[in-house]
Amino acid sequence: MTETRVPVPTLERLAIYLRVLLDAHESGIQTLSSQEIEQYSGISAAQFRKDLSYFGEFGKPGVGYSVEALIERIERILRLDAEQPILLVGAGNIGSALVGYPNFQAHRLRIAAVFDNNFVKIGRPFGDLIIEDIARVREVNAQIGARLGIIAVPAHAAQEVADALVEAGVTGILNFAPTILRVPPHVHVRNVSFLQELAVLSYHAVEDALRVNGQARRGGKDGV
Amino acid sequence: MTETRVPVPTLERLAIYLRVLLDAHESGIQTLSSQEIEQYSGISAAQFRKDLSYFGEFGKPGVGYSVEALIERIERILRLDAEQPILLVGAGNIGSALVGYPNFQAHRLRIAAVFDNNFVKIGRPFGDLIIEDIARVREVNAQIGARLGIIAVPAHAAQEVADALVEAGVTGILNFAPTILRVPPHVHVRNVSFLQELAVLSYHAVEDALRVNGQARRGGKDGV
DNA sequence: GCGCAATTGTGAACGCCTTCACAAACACGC
DNA sequence: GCGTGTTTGTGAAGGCGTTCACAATTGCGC
Ligand SMILES: NC(=O)c1ccc[n+]([C@@H]2O[C@H](COP(=O)([O-])OP(=O)(O)OC[C@H]3O[C@@H](n4cnc5c(N)ncnc54)[C@H](O)[C@@H]3O)[C@@H](O)[C@H]2O)c1
Ligand SMILES: NC(=O)c1ccc[n+]([C@@H]2O[C@H](COP(=O)([O-])OP(=O)(O)OC[C@H]3O[C@@H](n4cnc5c(N)ncnc54)[C@H](O)[C@@H]3O)[C@@H](O)[C@H]2O)c1
Repeated sequence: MTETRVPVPTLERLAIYLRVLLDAHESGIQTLSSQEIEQYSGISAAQFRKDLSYFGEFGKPGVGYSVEALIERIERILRLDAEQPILLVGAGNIGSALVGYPNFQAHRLRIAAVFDNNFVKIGRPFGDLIIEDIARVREVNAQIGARLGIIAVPAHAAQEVADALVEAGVTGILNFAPTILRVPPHVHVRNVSFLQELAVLSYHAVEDALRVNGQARRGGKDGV
Repeated sequence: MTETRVPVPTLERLAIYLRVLLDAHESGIQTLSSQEIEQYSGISAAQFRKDLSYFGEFGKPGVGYSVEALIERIERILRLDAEQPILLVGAGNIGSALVGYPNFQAHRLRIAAVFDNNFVKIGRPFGDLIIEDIARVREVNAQIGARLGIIAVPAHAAQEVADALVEAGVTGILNFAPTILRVPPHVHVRNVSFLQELAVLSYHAVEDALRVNGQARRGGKDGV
C-alpha cells in the first residue's frame, strides 16, 4: 500500500460496495467473499480485490471479508465516518426531491442548509429547513463548515452560484445544471446529466433494434 | 470510418458537444473550430476530433465545423433526430422533477407515459399526463412503442419494474434506484446515483482539505 | 498437527481510451 | 495561380485501468 493515486472509478465502486455491504449487514450476514460481492454488486471479484488493495489488506484468505469491519473501513476512506454537511442551492424540483431523500442519512450525508435567490421562497420551510438567501451563503457556512455543495439552479445561474459556494469554502460540487463550471483547481466538480444518460441509451437502444430487425448486414463481429 | 465499435465515453461526450452546439446556434454562431469547442466544453480539441472521426469526416480544414450541420449529424447519431418516447415508472419525487423538466424537449426526448402501482395515484394527473397502472405497461407501450424507460421507484421494487419494462419492449433503462438490475443482454442500463457522486466528492473534498492544512508531507506530484 | 479446500493480495499482461503530432485540405490575399 | 496560415483527420505512442493468474495465507476436519 504505497499511497498511489486512487483511480476515480475505484472510488465510484467503493460507494457501490458500501451499499451492498450495508444491505448484507442489515440481513445479518457477517462475512462475504469477493466472489459473493461480485454476485451482489455486478463488479468482478478481481476488481473488488484490486480496488481494496489501494487502501491496504483487509480480508482473510479462505474466509473473506468481515462485513462490519469493511463497512467501517470504506466509510473511513470515503470520509463518511463522520457526518458530512452539505449546502444545497436551488429550492426547485430537484432540490425538493433531494431534501426529502431519506437515504442520505444512511451515508451520514446531511443537507445542512438550503439557499435560493427568489424572495418569495426565502424564509419558507423546505423539508426540515428554512430557505435562506444565497447572498448569505458565506456567512451561514462559516457556522456549518460544509465542504460539499449541490447546485440545482437553472444553467444561467450555475456559474455564479458555483463561485459563491467556492467563496464559502466548498471544495466539492455536485452540479445538476447543464453547464461546464469553471472552478479553482482545488475544487472538484461532478456533473449529473439525465439528458446525457438518456442520449447514450438512445443510441444503444435504437442501434440494437436495427440489428434485431435482421439488418445485421455488416458482416462484422456481433459483440454485446 | 470502418464502423468500429464506438467507445461509450465518446457517446457521453457527443451529448456534451450537442449542448454546446445548440447554445452556439442559439447565439447565432455559424462555425466553430475544435479549438473553440474545447473552450466551451472543457473537452480537448484532439478528443473532439477523434470522437467525431468514429462517424466520418465532417469539418473543413482551415475553417472548422458548421454548427447547424454538426447538430444535425450528432442528433442523427444519437437517434435524437426523431422524437424518442420514454416510459416513466414511479410518480414520486424524482418522477415529479422529470415530468416537469422542459429541457427534454430540446433533445426530442418526451415522457410519453407515467406509471405507478399506488391505487391512490393511478388516474390522477401528473404533468400533462395521467398516471397509469404499471400492470398495463405492456398494453400501453404497444401503442407508444417506446424503447427507453426510466425507473424512479424504491429499490425493492426496481427489479420487478425492470422486468415489466423489458417485457413491454424497452431496451434502454435509466435507473434511479440504488440496486443492480438484472436484464437480458440486449437491454442497456445506466444508473444514476447521487449518493455515489457525493461519496466520490466527499473523498476528494476532505482529502484536499488535509493537504491544504500543511500536511503535504508526501512529496508526490500535486496534480489536479 | 497436518493436509485440503477456499480465498486473498498483487505483479504482470492486456486492452482500451486519450494524447500527440503531422500530413493533407482548405481559405484567403496578392 | 501560388504561397501562407489555419484547421482537420488519423495513425502511432502513451497512459491508465481492468483482467489474469498464481503464490501465499487461513480455516477446518480428521
Ligand atoms: N427537473 C429535472 O428533472 C432536471 C433534470 C436534469 C437537470 N435539471 C437541472 O437542474 C437544475 C434545477 O432544475 P429544477 O427543475 O429543480 O429547476 P427549478 O426551476 O425548479 O428550480 C431552480 C431554483 O433555483 C433558484 N435560483 C435561480 N437562480 C438562483 C440563484 N442565482 N441563486 C440561488 N437560487 C437560484 C430558483 O429560484 C428556483 O427555486 C436546472 O439547471 C436543470 O436544468 C433538472
Ligand atoms: N428523492 C431523491 O432525491 C432520490 C435521490 C437518489 C435516488 N433516489 C431513488 O429514486 C427512486 C425514487 O425516489 P423518490 O424519492 O421519487 O421515491 P418516492 O417514494 O417519492 O416515489 C416512488 C414512487 O414509486 C411508486 N412505486 C412503488 N412501487 C412501485 C411498483 N412496483 N411499480 C410502480 N410504481 C411503484 C410509489 O407509489 C411512488 O409513487 C428511489 O429508488 C430512490 O432511492 C431518490
